[in-house]
Amino acid sequence: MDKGWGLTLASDPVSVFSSNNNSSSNNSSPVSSFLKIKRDFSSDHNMADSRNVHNSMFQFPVSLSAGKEEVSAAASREVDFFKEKINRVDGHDSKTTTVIVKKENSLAEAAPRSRAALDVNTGLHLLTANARSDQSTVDDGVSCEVDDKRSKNVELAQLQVELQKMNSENQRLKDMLSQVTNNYSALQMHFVALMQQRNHGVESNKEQETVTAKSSEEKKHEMVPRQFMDLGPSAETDDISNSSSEERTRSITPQNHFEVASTKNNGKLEAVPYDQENSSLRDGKRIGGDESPESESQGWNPNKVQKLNPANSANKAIEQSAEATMRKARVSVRARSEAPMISDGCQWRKYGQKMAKGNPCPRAYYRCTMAVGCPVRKQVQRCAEDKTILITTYEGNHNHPLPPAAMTMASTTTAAATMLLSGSMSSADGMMNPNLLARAILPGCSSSMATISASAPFPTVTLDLTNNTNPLQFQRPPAQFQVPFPGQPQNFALVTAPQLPQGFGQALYNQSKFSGLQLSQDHMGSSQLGHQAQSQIMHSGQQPSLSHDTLSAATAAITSDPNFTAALAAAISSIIGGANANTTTTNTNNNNSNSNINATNTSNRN
DNA sequence: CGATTTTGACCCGCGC
DNA sequence: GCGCGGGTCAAAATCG
Repeated sequence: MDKGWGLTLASDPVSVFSSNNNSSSNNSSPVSSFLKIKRDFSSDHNMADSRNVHNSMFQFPVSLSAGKEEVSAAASREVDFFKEKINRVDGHDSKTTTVIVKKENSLAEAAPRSRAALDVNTGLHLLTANARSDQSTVDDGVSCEVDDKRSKNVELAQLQVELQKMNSENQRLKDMLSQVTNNYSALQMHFVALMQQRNHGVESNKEQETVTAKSSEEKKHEMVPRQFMDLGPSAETDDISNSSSEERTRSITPQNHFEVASTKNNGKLEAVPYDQENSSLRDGKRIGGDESPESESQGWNPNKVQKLNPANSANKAIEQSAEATMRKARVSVRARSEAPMISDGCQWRKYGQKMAKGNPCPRAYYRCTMAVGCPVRKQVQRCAEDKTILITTYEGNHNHPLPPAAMTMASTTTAAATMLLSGSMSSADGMMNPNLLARAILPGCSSSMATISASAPFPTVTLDLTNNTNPLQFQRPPAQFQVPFPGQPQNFALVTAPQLPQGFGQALYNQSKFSGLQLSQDHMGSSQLGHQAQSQIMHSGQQPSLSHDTLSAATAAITSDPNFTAALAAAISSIIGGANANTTTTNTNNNNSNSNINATNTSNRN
């Protein structure tokens, strides 16, 4: 993945450049725009040495290096099966040379296309003059013909040199854009965390003072995350001695309590919720609903949220409801996989396993361990009807910068939670508008693509990456998922993955390969869509390194991978996470059936 | 030896 | 009030 292209999946910053994606079929405009961007970045960030762009660009204060390391680690740990498979296939099928050759040829192939584009802009006059001169030399004489040819060759050589320079610079710029986009996302998260920390600095300090009895390890687990995370209200606590000021100054706090140190009967120190109305301790191990480091994220157990201080103003109630909805929002991914988990770029630690009713397969509970106190958790369970289907349900928002590979999935969950929240805020019954969700997550999709149960206790967006053989799934025309995006590249990953920086991790890169394979399958299967997509991609000039042979070579390798769908789930989620930037999506099913996105209630499935 | 997983117990909301 | 089921905790076991 040494070629980062300018298109990314992130939301806000990409929207500026997403037009390049949409207009990818037009090669003329992106060049100039990228050149302009290049100048700006060079002047602003001391990037005069463009050769180092790939490595040392845009050093934001966010410690992204660690994230990249984690990306590598996570990728090697979770997505290595792709690499392994590909290597195996390379050794088995000896297609490696083909791939390399194609990559090398891609440069040569890209040049003529770019030259055609350049002809439109700058070289038109020269070529036209040359053509006319060439035409005249035939009539004039030999001496003039030799001179003209010599000059023409010189000009052509110069043009080719310029073209190569422009192509390389264009690639660098696209790579820069990808990194900038990801850095922007990480920085944005960091900024939010810092703002929350600053806003709650006083409270946090007081909390730290009150919990001095805690061990340092407990502090590390409980206080640090509180500073960084929290969606706000739960951590927005005022002076412990003056809770009335909370109502006076900050009406959005849903929980009028604080964590104070208390000594239990067994001598164990725990943080218990301080509540003006309910400050008494209960017997037993659990006290209140807010004792754990995950107290901010207790939305995973919404029951705890619901039992919190009921004496709030109407405004508080609204905010609390919104907050609860936000924290209850879930994103479920259904995918066929033999692996115990799908790779989403995050590090997870299993903290529980339960036998769910009506399902012989146990449900595993994981929490994110990429940062201490990260509230994000997920449940993994196999479908009772089809044990090859793995259902992964995410909840919560990460409170730490994420590697790009994980950020995509996280952005998906965040976007879904935001949509659910906005839906609950905008509707009287507290339920979201499914159309809103559908259009937000999959712009261009018809509203019928998403539904949600009005009785859903846990509003859940379900990304169904399985086929439609499941009777519980909505039956849809096979190509429906591609229809809503006419004129856009049909294969998102094939387009987006090469645009991603190196730090994006192996997952999407490899996933882009099999996504390309999916496309290749379509093409080989005389699918006009696949052919169209491939031709679009080739015309866009954004994927010169993946040819039909390459895709065909990897097709057998990836599609035979039992984890194909699992990784595909992450890829799809990644794309959907960036869908707000008008990133398109594609056919995602193992057997060329369509993908479904359903905003529904998980209880209907479980 | 630290990190992770396993697993039984516990908490809590909900329905009867 | 009681039982059920979902979710979580934490000690023990296991792993690297």
